[in-house]
Amino acid sequence: MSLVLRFNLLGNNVWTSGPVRFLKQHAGFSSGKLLDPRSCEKRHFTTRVQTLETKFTETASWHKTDSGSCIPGIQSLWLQKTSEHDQPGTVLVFDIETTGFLHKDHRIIEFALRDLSGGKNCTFETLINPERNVPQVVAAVTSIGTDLVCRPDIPRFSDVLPTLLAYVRSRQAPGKPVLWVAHNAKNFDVPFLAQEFARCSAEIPADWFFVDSLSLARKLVKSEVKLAGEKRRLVNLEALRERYGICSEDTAHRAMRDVTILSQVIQKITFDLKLTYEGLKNESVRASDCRKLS
DNA sequence: TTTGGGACGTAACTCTGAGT
DNA sequence: ACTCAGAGTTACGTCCCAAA
Repeated sequence: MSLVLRFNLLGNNVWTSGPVRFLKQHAGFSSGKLLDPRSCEKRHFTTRVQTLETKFTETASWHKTDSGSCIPGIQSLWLQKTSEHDQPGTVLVFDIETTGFLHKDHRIIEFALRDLSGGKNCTFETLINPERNVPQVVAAVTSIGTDLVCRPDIPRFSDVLPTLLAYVRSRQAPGKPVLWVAHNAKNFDVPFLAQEFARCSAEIPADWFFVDSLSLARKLVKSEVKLAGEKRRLVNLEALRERYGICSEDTAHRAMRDVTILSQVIQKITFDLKLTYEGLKNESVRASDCRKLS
């Protein structure tokens, strides 16, 4: 607790002592650097790592396939694991808010992720300073305005990147890839992420793979639409939330709100599609295989 | 053998919806 | 507001079969 209080004296706003330990252990920050006002920028950190235990309990029943490893949801695969050999890779559900649609012209203003394995520190969220105005139309959708993110106490993506990389490393199962899940990942989230990495002269790690839940949702409803004789069915996140009866009091498009919804949706979809972890892995692509970045 | 019609496959085009 | 993927529509070519 003393670390937190002293850390806050520097103007750094971290919710728990967890992130301080985390920064020290994984991002190379020393206590001295953290506590010495002369050794670091006077910037507020708004990155938050949740320390509460998080469990998803929506998945109720089990299915067995011929291979004997089918799962009702990703979380259940974790529950099913019996040995180190059986341990699947990390699955991170993430979402970003941006200043617009064009990854070349616009910037990320919020980033959130949730590790589906749950447990302590299973979520990570931060506002990001885009160093430019947030259009009013975007502020209306996200409730994130210029005055909220264009401040010296909000980290830029380049500030967040080392912490993010260290965080993901801390969640990654040894020798296993990281599966990132987002809605419309191929066309939106991944190109934005790749662009921000490029701006930092960094590369997305080779063992990061991306799953587009939009593609999976389309696959799922395709047969249902035919059977029902419908012409088309919506597969946006809101429609999927309603389909599965997932409650959400907040109506604003915020990254963690959407991550929380998608975390439940993706488990329902993998259940409906009878997708194992390996099946989900087969649906994934590398960042370089997503929408052309140039 | 020729012709016409139906079934089928493919390519090109159009429209819709997904993300902030 | 922008871009892309996917689904739907349309046009066209090919193949097969039956009838003249």
